[in-house]
Amino acid sequence: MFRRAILDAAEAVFAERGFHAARIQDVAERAQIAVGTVYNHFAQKEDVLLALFTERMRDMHAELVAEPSPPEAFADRLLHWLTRMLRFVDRHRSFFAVASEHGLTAPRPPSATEAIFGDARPFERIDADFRSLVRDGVAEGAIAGDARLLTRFLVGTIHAIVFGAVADGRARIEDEAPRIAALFLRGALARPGEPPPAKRSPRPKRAAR
Amino acid sequence: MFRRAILDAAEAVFAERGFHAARIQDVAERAQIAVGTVYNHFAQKEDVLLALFTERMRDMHAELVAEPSPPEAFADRLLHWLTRMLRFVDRHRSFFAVASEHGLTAPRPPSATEAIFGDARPFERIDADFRSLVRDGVAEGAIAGDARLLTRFLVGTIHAIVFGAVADGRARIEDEAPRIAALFLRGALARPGEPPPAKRSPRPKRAAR
Amino acid sequence: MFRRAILDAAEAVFAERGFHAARIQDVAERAQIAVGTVYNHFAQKEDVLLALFTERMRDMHAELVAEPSPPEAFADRLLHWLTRMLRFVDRHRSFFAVASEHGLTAPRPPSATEAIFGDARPFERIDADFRSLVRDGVAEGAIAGDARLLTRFLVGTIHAIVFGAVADGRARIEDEAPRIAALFLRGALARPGEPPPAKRSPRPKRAAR
Amino acid sequence: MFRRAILDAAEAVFAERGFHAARIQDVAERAQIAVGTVYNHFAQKEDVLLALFTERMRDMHAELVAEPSPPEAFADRLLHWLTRMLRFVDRHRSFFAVASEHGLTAPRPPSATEAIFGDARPFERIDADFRSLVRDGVAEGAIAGDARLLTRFLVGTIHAIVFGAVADGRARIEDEAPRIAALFLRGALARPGEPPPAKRSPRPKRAAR
DNA sequence: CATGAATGAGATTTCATTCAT
DNA sequence: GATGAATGAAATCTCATTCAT
Repeated sequence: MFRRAILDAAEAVFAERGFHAARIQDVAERAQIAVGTVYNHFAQKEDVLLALFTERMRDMHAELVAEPSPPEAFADRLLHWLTRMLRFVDRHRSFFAVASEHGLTAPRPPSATEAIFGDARPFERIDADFRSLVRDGVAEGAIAGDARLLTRFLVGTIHAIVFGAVADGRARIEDEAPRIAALFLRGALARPGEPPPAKRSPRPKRAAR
Repeated sequence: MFRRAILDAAEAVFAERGFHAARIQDVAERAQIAVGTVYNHFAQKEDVLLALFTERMRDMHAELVAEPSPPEAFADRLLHWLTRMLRFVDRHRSFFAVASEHGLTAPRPPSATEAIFGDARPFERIDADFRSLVRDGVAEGAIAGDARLLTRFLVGTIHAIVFGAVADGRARIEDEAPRIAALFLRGALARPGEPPPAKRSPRPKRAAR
Repeated sequence: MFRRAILDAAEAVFAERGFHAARIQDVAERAQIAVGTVYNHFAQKEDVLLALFTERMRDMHAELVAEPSPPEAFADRLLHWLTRMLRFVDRHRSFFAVASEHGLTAPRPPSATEAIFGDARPFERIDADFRSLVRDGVAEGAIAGDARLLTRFLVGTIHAIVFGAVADGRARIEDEAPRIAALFLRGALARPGEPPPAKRSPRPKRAAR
Repeated sequence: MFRRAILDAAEAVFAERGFHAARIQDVAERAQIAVGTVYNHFAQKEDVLLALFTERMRDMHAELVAEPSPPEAFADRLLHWLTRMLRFVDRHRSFFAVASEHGLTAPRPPSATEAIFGDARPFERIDADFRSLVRDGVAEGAIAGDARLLTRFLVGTIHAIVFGAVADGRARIEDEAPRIAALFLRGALARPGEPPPAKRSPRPKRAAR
């Protein structure tokens, strides 16, 4: 089935060039098929992007709910959840580069979104997953504050650390999960008496600062 | 001088439609000038975006360094700094919508950036400002961890809260400064004994959730 | 294949309007195809001109070498050669109008040529053919002088007579071959004792002047 | 008066880039004036070219008739005439590069000419001068043939030798006059018993061939 | 008259989309 | 379905020309 090949190719090409600058021709070439074939599967360019988002988000959701977090303490569940999520991100780095441009991690102006997605909301379910995780934490008193706000905070933290790690060329993004969890939960404040917080896992080439 | 008008128009149009989808024609119309006039000031479309980034970032930097933070405790300085920054953001909301798409708040793949900016790095200075703030906090022991990581965390937090506020249509973004500072410093963890953290400042129209 | 049709159309349009004044649109219309189709075959307008020159010159060269001149006296070989050449010119009158503007019959300033051809030299081979003919004549003592100069003189003579004939609307350009040969070999000088030189072959419509 | 400066600048720029590729801006810059000033003197770009042709041709004509050829033998008069002409060409090399593109030495398709000149015929008078010279030669029996044809032959010969000399970078074009006269009068034929024809004046750098 | 920024028609070129094979 | 050349609307960019200063 070429549908799969097209979406994989689109993921790579859109990530490299950006959706608008990418040409259907490029996608077809990367998928080693003819342009016409792309149009046998998708009515228009926008639909490729939408399908890409929908499928990847469906997969990610499926993976996250497949093994529901055991009823441990929230901090453990969060870490577990983040690890599984980042493992998925790792396998689809290009995808997240594309998705972050199109509103995965921050709301985009409606006009920009409508032009591409119409009224589809491909990120809605995954967003609900995040919010649900956070809401549970609030409900059981582990974290405190407005769930909506905290969800954004969590997503923002993930966004910043993940893209930072990608830019640094780190190999295993899931290793960032503890750092993300720690920052999300306890912030940056130095806590005397506590063991010194992660100064970033040392990398061979450069000494930790 | 139309240069200013062009950049203002571009800011609005790019924010609405995204850089790639925006046509020079749109920018010209919004600026109430002819297409050719845009090209009297900028050789290519990309240069408009680059100039926009460069100028706004210059202004922002100027505003941040104009009144250096007094030597208070780090938390106070952070709050002060954030407030001034958000005041600027407030006056240039559209700009930040554009800029966040092009790498202001998280690194973008080099291929995507090069295509537009060549080797210009319009966000370098403001990034240094952020890092310098964070580094000071680390140096005086107020916050702990890798400065680079913490800077990303801070920027990510700002990003999340600011765009959330914009999406919610909040009027004064600078009012978010305390929330950002609190999340950045102490994270989301519920701290028994502390007064319950802001459950989001109530807005007249809609009850806080 | 439209490549052929495009080149034929370009030949006509460039001849009529000149290369610079001609629009790709005109070429496409004349070829009865869409503008985009031209760009499926040639990356830029200049490439159409270059391809036109390259192909026609290749054909002309092929035709000239196909039937090598028999080892007669030089004057006979020259006449034979000119006749075949003019026969080709006749079938591609428009082409020669274009080509003479771009350096076929006299060197153009390098700046003008580079802008269009880069470092391609489409006339090089045909020029070599001319020079080789002349050189042979010099070698066997039939004509005397610097081969390079004489080649230019020959080409100049052809140019003058051919375009004169075209402007006069003469039907068969190959009929000019004897006149060209005579002028090239013996010049304009009146030679007492010789039969009076052709006062121009009379045309039905207008009396020779 | 700027009119003169504009025409001089136009001569240079048109020669370098060709008329169509040259921008009025370039002409203005070369003349060290503003674009608007060009339009204070000429209604449109085409008029600059036309004026350039008209004035230079007027000057050339004036120079040729200023000192009428003495009643010597035709060959001497021809040489004298050519020398004066080439001296003028030498002072306006760029001009002749432009003029040859626009029909000075070969008829151009009417549509191409009309687009630029309307119904002006800037080369008419100089053409008449040439024809008159040739006609006299025919009248007194020095040369034989159709005057119109011989005129074209003469012009073609000049064209070929002059542009060849320019391309070779020769310093004094008027030195070519004897060569042109010889070729025009006697052609290329080797004439046993005659002194060997010019094998091209030797140049320091390269040995004569 | 000189100036040069503004204008906008128009040319080149790109690329999503179609469709005959 | 797959193919890929053809299509032509649309975008970028150029530049002759205008006109307020």
